Amino acid sequence: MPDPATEDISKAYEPTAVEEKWYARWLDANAFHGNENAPDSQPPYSIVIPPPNVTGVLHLGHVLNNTIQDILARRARQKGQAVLWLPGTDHAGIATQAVVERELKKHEKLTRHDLGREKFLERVWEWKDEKGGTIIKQLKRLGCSCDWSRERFTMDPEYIKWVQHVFVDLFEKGLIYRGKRMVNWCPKTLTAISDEEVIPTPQKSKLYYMRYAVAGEANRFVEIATTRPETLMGDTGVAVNPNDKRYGDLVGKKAVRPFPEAEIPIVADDHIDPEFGTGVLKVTPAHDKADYDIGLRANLEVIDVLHPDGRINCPDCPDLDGLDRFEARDKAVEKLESMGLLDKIEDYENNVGFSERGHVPIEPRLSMQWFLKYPSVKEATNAVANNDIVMRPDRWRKTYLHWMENIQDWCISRQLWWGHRVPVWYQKDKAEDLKNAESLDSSHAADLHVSTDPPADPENWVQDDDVLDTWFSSWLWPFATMTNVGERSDTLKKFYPTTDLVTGPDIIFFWVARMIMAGFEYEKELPFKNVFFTALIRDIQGRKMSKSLGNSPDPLDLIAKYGADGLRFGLMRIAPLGTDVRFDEKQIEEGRNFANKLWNAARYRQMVGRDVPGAPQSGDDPSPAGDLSIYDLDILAKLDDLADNLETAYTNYRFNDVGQHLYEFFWSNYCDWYLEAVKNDFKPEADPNRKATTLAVMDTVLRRFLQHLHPYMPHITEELWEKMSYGASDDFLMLTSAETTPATPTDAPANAREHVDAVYQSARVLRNLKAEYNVAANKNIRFIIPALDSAPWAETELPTLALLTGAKEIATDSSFEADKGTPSALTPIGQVFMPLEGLIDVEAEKKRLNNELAKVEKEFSKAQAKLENPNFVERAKPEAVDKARADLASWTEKRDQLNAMIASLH
RNA sequence: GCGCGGAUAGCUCAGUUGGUAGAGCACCUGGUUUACACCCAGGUUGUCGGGGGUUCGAGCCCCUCUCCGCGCACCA
Repeated sequence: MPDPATEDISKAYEPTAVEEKWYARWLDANAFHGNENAPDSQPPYSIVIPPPNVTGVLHLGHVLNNTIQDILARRARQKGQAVLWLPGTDHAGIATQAVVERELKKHEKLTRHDLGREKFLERVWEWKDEKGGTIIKQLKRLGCSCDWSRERFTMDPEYIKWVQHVFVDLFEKGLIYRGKRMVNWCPKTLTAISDEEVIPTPQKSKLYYMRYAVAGEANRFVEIATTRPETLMGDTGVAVNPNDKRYGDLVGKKAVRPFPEAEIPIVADDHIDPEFGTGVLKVTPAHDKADYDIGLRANLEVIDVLHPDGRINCPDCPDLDGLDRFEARDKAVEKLESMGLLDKIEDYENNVGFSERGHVPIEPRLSMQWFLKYPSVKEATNAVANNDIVMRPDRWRKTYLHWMENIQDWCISRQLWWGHRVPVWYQKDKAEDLKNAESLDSSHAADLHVSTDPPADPENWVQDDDVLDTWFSSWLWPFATMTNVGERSDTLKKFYPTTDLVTGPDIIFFWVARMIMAGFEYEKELPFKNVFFTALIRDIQGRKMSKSLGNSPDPLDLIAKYGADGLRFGLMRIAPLGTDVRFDEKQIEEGRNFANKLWNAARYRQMVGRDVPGAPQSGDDPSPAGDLSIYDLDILAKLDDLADNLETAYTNYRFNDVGQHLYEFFWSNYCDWYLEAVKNDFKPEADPNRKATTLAVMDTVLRRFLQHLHPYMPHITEELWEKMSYGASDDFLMLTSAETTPATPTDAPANAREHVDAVYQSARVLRNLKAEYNVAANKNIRFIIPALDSAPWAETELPTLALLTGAKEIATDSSFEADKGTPSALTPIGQVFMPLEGLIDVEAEKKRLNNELAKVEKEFSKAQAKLENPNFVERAKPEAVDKARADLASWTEKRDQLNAMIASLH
C-alpha cells in the first residue's frame, strides 16, 4: 500500500526502467548529436571512441574507459561546449576471421579454404551484420552519449578509401616497401605479426647440451647448448666469439651436423656471448633473427625446415618430417642421445615470444612482407616531448618517447583474408617474378599498379594476396571518421583535433603513437590534445581479468543488479589515476546505495514540500528568499566549495576525487547534517516562512547537485530533474548549462560556518556522551548548560542541537547546580550536563573525564613541546607557528576546563 | 641487465608545496525519530614494507634493501 504522501516517488530506487526510459528519450531527442555547425560561441569538445572489436563483448575495462569518456562529454555539454563523441567499431582482422572460421567449422565442418576467399568474406560480412556490434548495444545500456548517427566501422566504404589512399601515398613517398625479412610468424593464425603483437612470456624450458664433431679431426667435438634442438636440420654454421681463446683454432674449420649429416663452417661472430652455455652457438639462419644476421655476415646458407604451421619440413629426415615442432624437439633429442651426441639437459627459464592472438610461441620466419618506415616521427616525438599532447599519468610519456626513439619499421602485411587488401596489383606476366623479388619499392612502380582504384584492365593484373594489419586502419581513426579523402568536412573543421583520448596503456604503441604520426602526416596536426590512460582492472586478488580465469564479472549482470549509474559511480570512485585497481563488487553496491540515497533525499523534499504555499517549484534558479539560517548558509557555502573542488579535480582528471567529493558532500554534509538540522522547520508548529526558505535552500542544493552529479549518474539525475520540475518542461538536464554563480549570498555573515561547526561538533560530543552512558536511544533526555558565556549566539540554536542529539530539550540554567557525578561533557559552546536519575556515579564520571583529560594532555604536551623548540619557532613558516600557538591555546583551555570539571567532583 | 610504478587500519584506497595519520567497507554496540535498513548514531583498528640519511620536524625529500606489478633489452 503506497503511502499517499509519497506515491509519486517509490521508496526504493529501481534503476532499470528509469535508465532505459531516459536513454530512449535522449536518443529520440537527438540529444547526443555533435553539431558541426555550432557557432564559435560553443567551443568544440571532441573524443573519438577507441573502437572496440566488432566481435567484442563489454568487459569492465570498457566500462571504465567509456564511463570516463561519457563523463567528459557530459561535463563539456554542461559547460555549453559543442560536443562530439564519435563512436564506432574495428574490423579486428585476426579476431573476427577466427570467430567466423570457428563458426564455419562448428556448424558446417568447413574451412575458409573450402569456401574460397570471396565466399568466405561474404560470410564474414553476414556475421558482422547479424552478430557484430553487440558491444554497441551494451555501451548504450551503460548510458554512453555517443553521436550514434556518426557511428563508423573501419571497413566502411569511405574508410576503405582512406586506408588505400594512405597506403598509396606512403608507397609513393618511398616509406612503404616490400621485402624478404625475418618476421614474427604465428603458426596458429598463419600470418606475420608485428613486434608489438609478440608477448614475451617466461617459460620453464630445457637447455640441451650436445656435441658436433669437428670435421677431419678424430674424436674432437664442439659442445653446443641449445633450447631448440628441433631446428638443427636447418643449421648451416657454428659460431664462436672471435676473442674466445678456447675455440680460436676452430674458426675456419668445419663441424659435422648430425642429421641430415653435413659439414658446416665454424665462424667467428661478435654476437656470441662466451659466458653463455658453452660459448658455442649453432647457427640456424632460417629460424632465428640473430642467427639470420650472423648468417648474413658469414654468408651462410639459409635452410627452412619448418612449414608455416610449425610442422617440420625436412624430407631428408623422415622420422622428423611432418612432426609438430614440439614433438620434433623430443624426437630430435632422442636421436641425438642414440647417436651419443647428447651430453646433458639442464632446466632453464627463458622468455619465449607468444603470439598475442594465437597464444602459441611465434616462429621467426623469413618471408616476403610489406613494411612501413614510419612517417612524421619527429613531429610525433616532439609533440609529446614538449607536452603539446599531454599524457596522463605523465610516466607514460617516457614510455612513449623511449619507443619513438628506438622505432623500428612496421610489418603491415598479414596473410589473412578479412581486412583491407593491399592495393597493389602485379602485371600478370611478371607477377611471379615480382612477388618473389628480394625487395620491392616505388622504384618498381612501372611494373606495378599501386592505386586506390583497381586497374582498368583487370585481366592483365593480379592483386597482392595480403591484407593490412588492423592497426593500419585504426591509426587513421581520429580524422578518417570525420572526413572523406580529399575533403575537409565541417565536422573535421569543427572537431579536429580532438580534445581527449581515453584508452588503456596497453595500446600506447599499437594505437596511440601511430595515430599521432598519422595525424601529423595527413592533417598536419596532432590528433588529440590530451591522452588519459586508464587504470587496469584486476580482480580482488590482483590478477588480470580474463575469460580463462573466469574472474571477470559481466558488466551487464552488474548493471542488472546495481543499475548503470551505480556501476559507473562505484567504479569511478575506486579508479585512481594510473595505477591498477582491484575490482570489488562491494564498491558497486555503494554506487547503488548512493543512487538510492539521492532518490530518497529527493523524495523527502517532495514529502515536506507538499502543499506549502510559496514553496519554490520549478523554473530557473531562484535564489533562496527570506532570512537564511546559519545552516542554510553553511550548506550553500559547502555547495560552492563542492563546485570548486570538482573543477579542480576535473582539471587534473582526478575522477576518483570527483566521486569522493560528490559522495561526501551529499551523504555527509547535506543528508547527515543539513537535513537533520532543519527538520524542526517541518514540524506543524514551525513558521511557514522559515519552512519556505528551507525548501528553497533544499531546492538550490538538489538542483545544483543533480547538475554536478549528472556526468557520473546520468539517468537518475535526469529522472529527478524531471520529477522535481527543476527544468522547464522538455528541457533535458544533460543539455542544461550548469549554473556557475555562487549559491552563497554575498552578504552572508562570515561567522555562520564557525557557528554551524560549533553546533555540529557539540552534537557529536553529546551523542557520544549518551552512547557512553548507554542512553543513546533515550529521547527524554534533557541537557543543561549552566552558562553560554563563550557562545551567547548559541542560545537560539539549542532546539536544533536538541534535535541533532535526540534530546528532549537543551536548556540554559545559570542557577543549575549539578549533583556530584552528573555526567557532563565539554563542547564548543560550553560545559553541558546530562542529569539523569540513577546515573549519578562520581567515580565513573571521574574516570571518564580523566580518560578525556589524558587525551587532551597528550595533545597539549605535543603542542607545547613543539613551541618550546626554538628551532621550530625560528625556522618554521609563520603560518605553522601561528597554528601551533592557536592549538596550544585551545588545548590549554580544554585542559583547564576539564581539570575544573574533575575538581568539582571532589 | 636498464627503466618505471606500487607497498599506509582486517579489505579497497585517499593523503597536491615536509608541520598533530584519513574515507568507505568489514567488525562491535545501540536504534523503525515525519526520506532512505540500499538507513541512522556511537565505537574499535595503524612501529605509513625494512634499514640508513637530510631536517627543529619525514607517510611525503635522498640513499639502500626486500616484495609485487609493468615496460624495454637479452633470451644459444
